[in-house]
Amino acid sequence: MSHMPESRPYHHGDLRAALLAAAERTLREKGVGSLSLRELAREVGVSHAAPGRHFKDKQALLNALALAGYERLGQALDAADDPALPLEPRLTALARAYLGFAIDNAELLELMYARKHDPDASEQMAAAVERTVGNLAQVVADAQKRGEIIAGDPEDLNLVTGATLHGMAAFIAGGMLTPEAALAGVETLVHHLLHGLKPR
Amino acid sequence: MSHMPESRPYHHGDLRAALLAAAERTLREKGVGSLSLRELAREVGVSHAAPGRHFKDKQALLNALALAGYERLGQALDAADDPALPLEPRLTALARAYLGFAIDNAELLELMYARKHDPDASEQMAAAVERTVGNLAQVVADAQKRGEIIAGDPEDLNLVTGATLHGMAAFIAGGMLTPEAALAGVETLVHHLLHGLKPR
DNA sequence: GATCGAATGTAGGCGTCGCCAACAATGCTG
DNA sequence: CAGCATTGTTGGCGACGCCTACATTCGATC
Repeated sequence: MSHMPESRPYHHGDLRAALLAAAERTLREKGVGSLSLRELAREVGVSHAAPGRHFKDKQALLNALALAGYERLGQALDAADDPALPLEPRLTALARAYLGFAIDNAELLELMYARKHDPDASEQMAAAVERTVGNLAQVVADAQKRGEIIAGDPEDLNLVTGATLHGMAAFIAGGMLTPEAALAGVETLVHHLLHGLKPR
Repeated sequence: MSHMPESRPYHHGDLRAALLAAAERTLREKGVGSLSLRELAREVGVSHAAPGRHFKDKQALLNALALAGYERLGQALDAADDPALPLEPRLTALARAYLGFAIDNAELLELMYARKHDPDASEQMAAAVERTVGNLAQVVADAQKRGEIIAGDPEDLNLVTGATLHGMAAFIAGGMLTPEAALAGVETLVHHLLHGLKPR
């Protein structure tokens, strides 16, 4: 679906979006290693230099891809977060959403976490990351306010939860954990994170 | 040092090792993106096709690099593990060693976790991963035996601790956590992991 | 110790890539 | 409708991975 053969007379209309869409498809199907500007141009039906008008560089396209990824991830997290829930189910739901995203967008997530500190692009990027991380921080902050979580530097608490979630996502993206196993284990994972591993 | 223009007697002697060494240096200094077989050949002083005799393909060289990385990481973990210690300091030491490796070998670690399941090379690789992960599993198993940790599927416990550690390593490798901050936070991190985030 | 095959290195070439510059078609704004 | 910025095209440059054919060296066998 979605291969409408409309006549694109010279000017494509929205080449930039088309390139990003094609890139994301290729990324998902063939991996980041098989992403080439020339091939994308061929898929979209423009000349091999056309992408250069919209992305100064291959890295610029990857950055745009990552940015879009943060957008989608942020929406998924927002949608999954119910501030009314008590801590444990709330965090579980959020974790499930994050891991779900990791499952459906393994390659993209890898790209999102690849550090390429382009001095300018990193502004938008940093903002996007901040917005994503902020979601988790909010949960922690709320929980602290309600006394559902120990006092202490929120930074530290964010770090533990963030690292654990991201580590799981990386395991999924790296293929050393099947999606089923990951989703099935979310509840236990969050439980262990909140209650600790030592006997009480 | 080490750039002696000796007359190469046609056969290099140990080209494979020289290539791996040069590759690791380049990896550390310029990143994986700047790794090219032709450039490596130039650095070592052989023709552009010589590497092909030792690595069927670029990916094969990357695999060898990753394998060597697991070797070094395994040694670092072994050296840092003191089975006589109680759980918390033992795990802290192990975590410190792992994060130290991540700090000193960020790019390499990324390579090690990149999934490229070459059907054959993955055997050695899987074994190396297993040996690395096994170190952590041993700590958990010992702790369970001693009653320092809750009962339950060891797999689950390994997953939480492994994910947390790996998440931290990824944060470091990704540059969103400074080495100092990471090392300084290890103790708190392990503490939170073991004692949980909920008030007792 | 000479011989011959296997291992290792060389030379050259093919197709692809990212990037750049020069040119052409289109859209926009006065 | 004139002029200019935007967007797409063509062609080319250098580098890359990989392949094949060929050269040199090593080592096992007689």
